Amino acid sequence: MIQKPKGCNDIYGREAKIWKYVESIIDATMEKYNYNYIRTPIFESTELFHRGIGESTDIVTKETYDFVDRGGRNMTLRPEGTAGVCRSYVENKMYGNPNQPVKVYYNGTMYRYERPQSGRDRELTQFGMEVLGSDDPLSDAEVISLAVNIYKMLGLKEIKVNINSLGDKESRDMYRKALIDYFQPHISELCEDCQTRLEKNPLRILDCKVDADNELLKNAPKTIDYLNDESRERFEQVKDYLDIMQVSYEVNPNIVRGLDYYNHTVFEIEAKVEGFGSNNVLGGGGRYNHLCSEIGGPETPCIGFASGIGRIVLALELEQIQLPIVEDVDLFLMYVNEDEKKYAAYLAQELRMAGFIVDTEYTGRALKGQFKQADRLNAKYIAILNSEDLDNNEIKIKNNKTKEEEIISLDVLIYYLDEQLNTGVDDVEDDCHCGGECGGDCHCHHHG
RNA sequence: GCGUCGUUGGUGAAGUGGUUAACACGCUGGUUUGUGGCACCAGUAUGCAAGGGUUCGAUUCCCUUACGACGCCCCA
Repeated sequence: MIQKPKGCNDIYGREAKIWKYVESIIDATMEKYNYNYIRTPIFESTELFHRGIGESTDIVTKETYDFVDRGGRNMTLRPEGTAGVCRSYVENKMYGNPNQPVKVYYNGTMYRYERPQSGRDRELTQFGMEVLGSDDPLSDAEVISLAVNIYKMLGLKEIKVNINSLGDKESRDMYRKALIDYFQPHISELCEDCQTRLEKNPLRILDCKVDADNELLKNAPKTIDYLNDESRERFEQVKDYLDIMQVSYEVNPNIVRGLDYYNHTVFEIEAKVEGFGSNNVLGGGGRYNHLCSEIGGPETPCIGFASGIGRIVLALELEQIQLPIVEDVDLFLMYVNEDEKKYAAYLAQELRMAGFIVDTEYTGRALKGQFKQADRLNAKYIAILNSEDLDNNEIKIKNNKTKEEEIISLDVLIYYLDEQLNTGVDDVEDDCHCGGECGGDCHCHHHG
């Protein structure tokens, strides 16, 4: 049997409906903040990801899907969204547009060549946003608030924002040096991996799982103590704006993010979800003021955020959050003989055009089986087509909830269904969390 | 790239070096010549991830590969 590639997933059924719902909330919320949708290629020149991501990490060469195309060009399936967006910003000279900053969001598949484990697949879908061309602390706060609002709109509770500042290049270099100086004399007390990290990427020692309880880590220098005045002031402003926007957060000096290109604000957003285990980060981001220049564009201050949709869907399911997802059909058409079937085909067409969700029988089941099928499809109403009724211009309709049956004139069928289905609306459980604020995009019943 | 554990029907799964691979759910049909969801009856894997090996004989033991779960590395 042909199997799907390692670390990839088929998404279908109810899960697929949840995905579409999550994406609809993302679109709607992005629109409120006036972020424009951007689509960039799923693969790019390998050097884009090599350049964009710091020299000291060996991420790119080892953990991306690389291939040589037929023209001999080195290509890489994108492992993240930011680099492609920056490339597009530079290549399309968006920096020349007076309408700065450029605020965009994306939603697409990313590819990482790593061993799958809990919450980490080789093909993943991420959405994210980037603000290019503004160094204003307000944009930092806005990105964070936007991310938080998307999670809240979806109904996730206990969203926690951890923020930190790495400062500007000067601050960051000073801190890096201080960290090395601090750990160097105690190198033997660190785990084997951290000994390597000390040279390669000392900031990540703070994230080490093995040494997490090591006193050495707890007393390690904090980034915020090494911020120069300007960076410190900037960080204060970001926090001020978050306060004004009523976004709660916690300053966490251990948030460092892995990549070299980050500076100033870095943040991660986690959700306390039963069953998520230790890995409860939904998304993260930060400011990257030098990436655009690294890929050949002008020096452009930027900030962004990215989040995996798969993890959000998992969180929604684990939290058993009720979503306004349509999983039932309005009417199921039953028939036995060929004439009735033909009429069912005709009627289905008419009713669908009239706006009803209609389904019928396609596998030749006996009537008994058709009733079962109607139940499986959560049919609200069943129409049992009978040649005699049809000859009299009538049709038998069964309310599948009350089991009541009545024969009505075909002439009033649409009116009848409209009436019946709408009176039931108030009984429909509706746990949409938009509070009526979504403007109808979430298809909940707040909007009549 | 490294490690641990897995992989039996549509689904959940039990099980054994040897004639017909439990049980349950589901599904299909019948009892009910066009009204089900209850009940009863019947049917429903030439097959135990794939390939190779050991053996008189393997789904069961060994090896390899693929995929899955969870860790490590890395984390965008």
